Amino acid sequence: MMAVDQTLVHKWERRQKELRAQCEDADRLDFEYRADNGAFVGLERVGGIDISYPRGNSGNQDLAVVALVVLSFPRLEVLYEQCVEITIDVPYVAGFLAFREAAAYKQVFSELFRSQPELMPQVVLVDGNGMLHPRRFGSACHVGVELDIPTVGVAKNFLHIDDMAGRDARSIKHEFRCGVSEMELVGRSGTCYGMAVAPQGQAAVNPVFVSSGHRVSLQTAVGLVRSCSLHRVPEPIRVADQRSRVGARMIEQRSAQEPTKPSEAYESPNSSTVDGGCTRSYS
DNA sequence: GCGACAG
DNA sequence: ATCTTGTCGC
Repeated sequence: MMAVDQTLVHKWERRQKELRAQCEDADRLDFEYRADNGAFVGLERVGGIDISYPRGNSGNQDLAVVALVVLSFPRLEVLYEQCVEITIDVPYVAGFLAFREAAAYKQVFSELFRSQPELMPQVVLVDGNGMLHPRRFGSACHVGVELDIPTVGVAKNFLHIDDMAGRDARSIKHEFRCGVSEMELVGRSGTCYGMAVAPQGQAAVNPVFVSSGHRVSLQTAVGLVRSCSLHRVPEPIRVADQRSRVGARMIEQRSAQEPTKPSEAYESPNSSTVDGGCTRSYS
């Protein structure tokens, strides 16, 4: 366990507070969600983003692969996909995931905007939490505010929030095992942070944790996740996860061949340095 | 003080 | 996030 730089964390806390002031929790979209029949009117493209890491990373200069995919709606067919290799020099600290991953997300979105702006998604599902966060500002909110795009947070694991009325990952899983398929995550203060959802609505046991990111209400967020789910994890994120994992494995294989540490001997072909990292993209 | 803690 | 085999079920 590496020690956490508290000075850095304090800086991050201030930054989260600043950005949170710009976060919108009501729908501000170019499509409409009809809660009564669960239909989405005018929605054609949903995005998904995720990052994978190859095993055996050094620790402070982590190689990683960020993936951005855009799927058609409601067919959920891949319209666009892009993976970019990056190096991340920011440590992971629970509650501050965005500081580690947001820069990479910004990068793939700028590439999409540059090359195929017409494929820009109307809403993006982010692998991580939105307002279901200790300070109500998870990575989905962070990314949404910085890029000013509608985002939804979808986490596979429960992030502990002390205001959550005695609930923990274990008790929640237990309830779903007993037939519950949807469960509001309400804090002691009465605040609803998000919702645990079993997309199939059947005997599914493992819920995903949905929360609004930026410009998307929780109700719309949950409707979207349900409409995009063929499996436990909604397709946009599932595909992004799959693609970025392929990239991470490629890095593993490459480093298994190359002699030990060519160091500054030569540069990897096709690489470029962008804003704090060496990158390589492929599609 | 110790444990818990998205990816 | 990543390290990991078999195994139960549709």
